[in-house]
Order: sequence, then structure tokens, then C-alpha cells
Amino acid sequence: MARLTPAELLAGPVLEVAPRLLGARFHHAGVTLRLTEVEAYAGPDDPGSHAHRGPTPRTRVMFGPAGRLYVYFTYGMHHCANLVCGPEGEASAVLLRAGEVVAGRDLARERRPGSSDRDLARGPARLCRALALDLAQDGADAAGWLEPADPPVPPEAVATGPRVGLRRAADRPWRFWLAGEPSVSAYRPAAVRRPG
DNA sequence: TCTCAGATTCCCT
DNA sequence: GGGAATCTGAGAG
Repeated sequence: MARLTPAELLAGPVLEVAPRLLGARFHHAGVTLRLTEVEAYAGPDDPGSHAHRGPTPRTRVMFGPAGRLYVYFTYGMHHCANLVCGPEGEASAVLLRAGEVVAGRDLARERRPGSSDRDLARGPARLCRALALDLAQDGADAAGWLEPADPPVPPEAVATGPRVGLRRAADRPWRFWLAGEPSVSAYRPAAVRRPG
């Protein structure tokens, strides 16, 4: 099978794109990651997606063309990054949940002092920190930062399961990760908030 | 292993 | 105005 271009990698239904991103390399700000865990978000029809209620100032990037980076800020201190995929207006995206640092490890360590190598990009907010991604990159064209897996990851190496941290539509098995990878984030169901 | 606080943004009422 | 948010790190047991 011929090697895909980044644009081809991100074309098509999000449930096909997400597993294809596993093993791909993502470069930014001097650090290169090999993606080991992603989650699919399928636009307005997906109650778990930020795009569920239509475009807002925050989510407008998701409704744009494939290949853009959607970065959002949450919990007052964390950033998370998604790759927009599929046709423009569909608002489907893939959340980058975890990766293994394969180049620029010293830089990643500086950005995440005290973390073990395994934890450098283990979790969506940690991944953004290691890659120095924040709101300045929201809407940026990420195709140039992406290098498809070569050779592609075989389907039997991909595991699936429910998405993490969602209250709505949490049962959809749209999380994809490389089986046996130590850099995959631990599964944690959505936190239950107690009254008071 | 489990629980909880943290600090900002966005969106709904 | 208020509650929830695609989470993380620290501290207790």
C-alpha cells in the first residue's frame, strides 16, 4: 500500500481516520511524538462532541477544513488538541490523547519537569504541554506537522474502548490505542461531581 | 488506589 | 450568574 500524504490520512470518516493516526508522527516546536492513543468525535450528531450544539467561537475550527488543529482550554489550566478531519462543515475531529516522544526528548523534559519518559505525553493535556501546543495553535494547519505511519499499523495492533472523561455518549467505543503501549493513558471514567 | 482541589473559559438559563 | 468542562498532580490511607 502506497504511503499516504497527511491530507489523505485525514480524509474520510472519522472512525476510519482515528485508527489510521495511530503510529503517525507529530512534530511541533522541536519535539516529535509517535501517536499511541486517540479518540474520535463525530460532529453535531455526537452528544459527546464540543460541536454538538453547532458552531461557537470556541468550536468554529472544528467546522473548518480537515487538517486544522482544534486546541481548547479546559479546567482552568489545561489544553487539549484535536485534528479536524472529514469534509468541511462536518465538524468531526480526533483528540490526541497520548504519544511516545521519539525526538526532542530533552525539550519535552524541560516542559514537563519531574515526569518519567513514559509520562511525558501520556494524557491529552500532557501531550499538549510536551509539544508546546496552546491556543496560539488553535486553527493552525497541522498537515505539515503530521507524518503518516510507515509502515501502517496493522489492524490487529489497534485496541478500542469507550472514550474517557465524557458524561454524554460515553458508551461509544471510539477510543483507539496501540495495544500494549506503555504510553497509553490509564482509563478513567468521567468524574462524578458531588453536591456541595 | 482513591479522592479532591485547582483556576479559567464557555455556554445555558 | 452559575455550572460544567475531551484533566492533572498531590496527598491520604
